[in-house]
Amino acid sequence: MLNRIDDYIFEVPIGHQKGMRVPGRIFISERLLEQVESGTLDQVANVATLPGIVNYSMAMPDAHLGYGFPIGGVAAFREDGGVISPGGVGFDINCGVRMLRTDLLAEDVAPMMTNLVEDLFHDVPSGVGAKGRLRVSEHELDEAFTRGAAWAVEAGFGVPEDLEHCEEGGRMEGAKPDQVSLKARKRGRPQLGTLGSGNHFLEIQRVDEIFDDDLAKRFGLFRGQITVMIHCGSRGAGHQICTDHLQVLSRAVKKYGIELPDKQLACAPLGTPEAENYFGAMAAAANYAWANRQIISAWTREVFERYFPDARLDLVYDVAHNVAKVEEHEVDGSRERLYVHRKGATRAFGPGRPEIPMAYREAGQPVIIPGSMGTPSYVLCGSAGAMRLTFGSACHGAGRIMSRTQAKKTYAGAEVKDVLTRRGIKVMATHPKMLAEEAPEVYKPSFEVVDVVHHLDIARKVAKVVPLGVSKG
DNA sequence: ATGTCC
Repeated sequence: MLNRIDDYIFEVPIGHQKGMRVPGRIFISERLLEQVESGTLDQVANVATLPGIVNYSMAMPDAHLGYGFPIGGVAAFREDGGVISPGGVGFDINCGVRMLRTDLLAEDVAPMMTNLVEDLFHDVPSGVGAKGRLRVSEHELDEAFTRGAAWAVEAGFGVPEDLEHCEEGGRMEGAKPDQVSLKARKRGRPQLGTLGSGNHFLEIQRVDEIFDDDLAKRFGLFRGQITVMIHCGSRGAGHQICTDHLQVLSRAVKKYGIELPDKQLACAPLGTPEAENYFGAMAAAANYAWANRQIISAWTREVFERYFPDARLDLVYDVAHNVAKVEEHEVDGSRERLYVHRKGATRAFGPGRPEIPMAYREAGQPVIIPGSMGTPSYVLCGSAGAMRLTFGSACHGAGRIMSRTQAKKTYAGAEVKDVLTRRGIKVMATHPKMLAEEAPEVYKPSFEVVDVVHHLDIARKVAKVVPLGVSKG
């Protein structure tokens, strides 16, 4: 059913599904491909039927079943004749990850690890319905929706340099807070500055391995260094925004006479009010998520400064894993403005792109790929292959291989915690069952997906970091 | 991911 194009590129032919406008392309190893469910391949084919799709419906090596679009899906649509779809972004709009580098050595931090994790767990609220330490006003909430991390910095969370080291400067243009429902506002207001649940985490790590000395130096990373990773998204606000606009776009499908193989692909033609309103609301959720990670970073710095008053915690970079953006790409030899949907995929721009901060522009964009609890995370660097093959995109991590329900039956939270403790990893969570659901064994290891994008020169391996202390919902 | 079904 699949055509092999290359060692790591497989094609879903146009015949796979009625109405496909372009083929599908999966960037994956043969070994990983064996583990991809047939439903995921069908979803890649379904996305290929959407109007205005450019080149291919793409999937990254960590692809798995999602709502409409696969998680690990990348799809770009031309401005003229294309569509925008909430399914191509996901419910957790701008779920993303940022990495802070310290000037501390693992051996110096080790004695304080318990204190640090306990304080982080206490000072950064987490859990499903977590409400924050913050009491933002309606006006401040609007500021977060409109100006994201830029507002957070002005409000005293972090420094202006942080913004340079965020995708989009931590603030997406075009946000429309008036397209955020009262319900989404009500959910979002008390949750600003909270971590959330599931695979979201706040982690203290040690740089364990450097793959590329020059790139590591540019990113300010060295072996034995302490880093901090923050993985979270737009909480209930983004979820509600997605839910609200899916309803609107389901009606738009009929109104504009779009034929879909799956209702979950609800979308609207670019330029219509429905499409513009979703885009504006999505941008508001993305900004909320950037503000959220910015606030959490400030509290993380406060905790470290308690024990290491002179420590520096500089932002390496902050990437979005779930977002749709307008970007220029080369299509058939000419530059075109495209709406690039990334769902469980990271932007991975190669050297020279103006979107990359000056400090990294010659090298390429830092690509941050979190591991699951207790497993390594990776830093890569966007490369030329991404611009040629994937509209400047790479994988985002490793997908689950066991359902939450099955995980709870198979593992006991307390035991998972014991095993991690014996491996020298201090873990705190709001509930033991969360630890069972997030046991390291329920996820595919990240290194396999990372190796695929490295081999394709989509993103080059720079560093591997291992967890030392984890705070989870 | 998510007030894990209004």
